[in-house]
Amino acid sequence: MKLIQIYRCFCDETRLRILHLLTRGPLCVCHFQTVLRLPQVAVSKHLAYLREKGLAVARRHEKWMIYSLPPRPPPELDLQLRCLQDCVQSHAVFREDLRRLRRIRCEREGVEQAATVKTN
Amino acid sequence: MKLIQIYRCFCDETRLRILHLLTRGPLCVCHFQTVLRLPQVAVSKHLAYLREKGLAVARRHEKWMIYSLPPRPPPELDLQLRCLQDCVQSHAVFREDLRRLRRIRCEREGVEQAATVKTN
DNA sequence: ACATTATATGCCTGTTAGAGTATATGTCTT
DNA sequence: AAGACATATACTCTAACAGGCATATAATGT
Repeated sequence: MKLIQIYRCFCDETRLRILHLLTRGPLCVCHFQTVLRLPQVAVSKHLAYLREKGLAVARRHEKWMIYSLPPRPPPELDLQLRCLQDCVQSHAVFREDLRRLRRIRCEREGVEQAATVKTN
Repeated sequence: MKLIQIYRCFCDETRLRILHLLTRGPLCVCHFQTVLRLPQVAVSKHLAYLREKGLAVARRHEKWMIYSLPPRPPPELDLQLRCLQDCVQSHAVFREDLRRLRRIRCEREGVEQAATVKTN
């Protein structure tokens, strides 16, 4: 992986937010939409960009496309993502993203519990 | 300083090489030219870009413009530059730049010694 | 004053990329 | 098969930017 490619991916705020979220785990497109509060097409295109450059991988799960960081990312990407984590601490946008991410996770757990209850 | 601005500066190879050299100390434009093996206008324009974004500062010394990293850079930049150092280890271009940089430093010392001898 | 050296800037060109709108594709439900 | 939902892609428009060439500016030496 070329270092420059990584930096090119990092130099857009939306992509930075996406990558930041991905470091917390896989996520589907519609969840990106609600966390980032951006139109579907914007999210989708940036995810495609990251996919093309190898900074994200996608798999389908029923109706949803689940995006995640590549399994065993090259060391450069790993270093950069760690560095991003450090730099991001002081920026409100990213903290708010995490807040909304947590809300989604809670909802989902709720749903899953409900589902479990139903199937029981 | 905006994180995105930093990444935008980092997403061009020439600028990356310039920044990498700057972490080793101040340098004048003509030395960048010989180390990077790039035409004057390319070097000058990328330096201007870095200056505008606050990733480099310039001062004049006689005929020469000496560029350096900003004094007391913000923590984000500092982190990024360290990360760059780490990432760059494996890339030949950057190592060769350092090789040529060392050659220049030697020549310069030679000149300075000669100058000292003369003035004695 | 003039030439030389070091650097910066303006203009032109091709490329890339981001935003928006519309539309296509794929999957699931009924 | 039809409709709803989730996601991707094509198209257009605009702005940023990188490379090349010519030229401007600034300091220095004669």
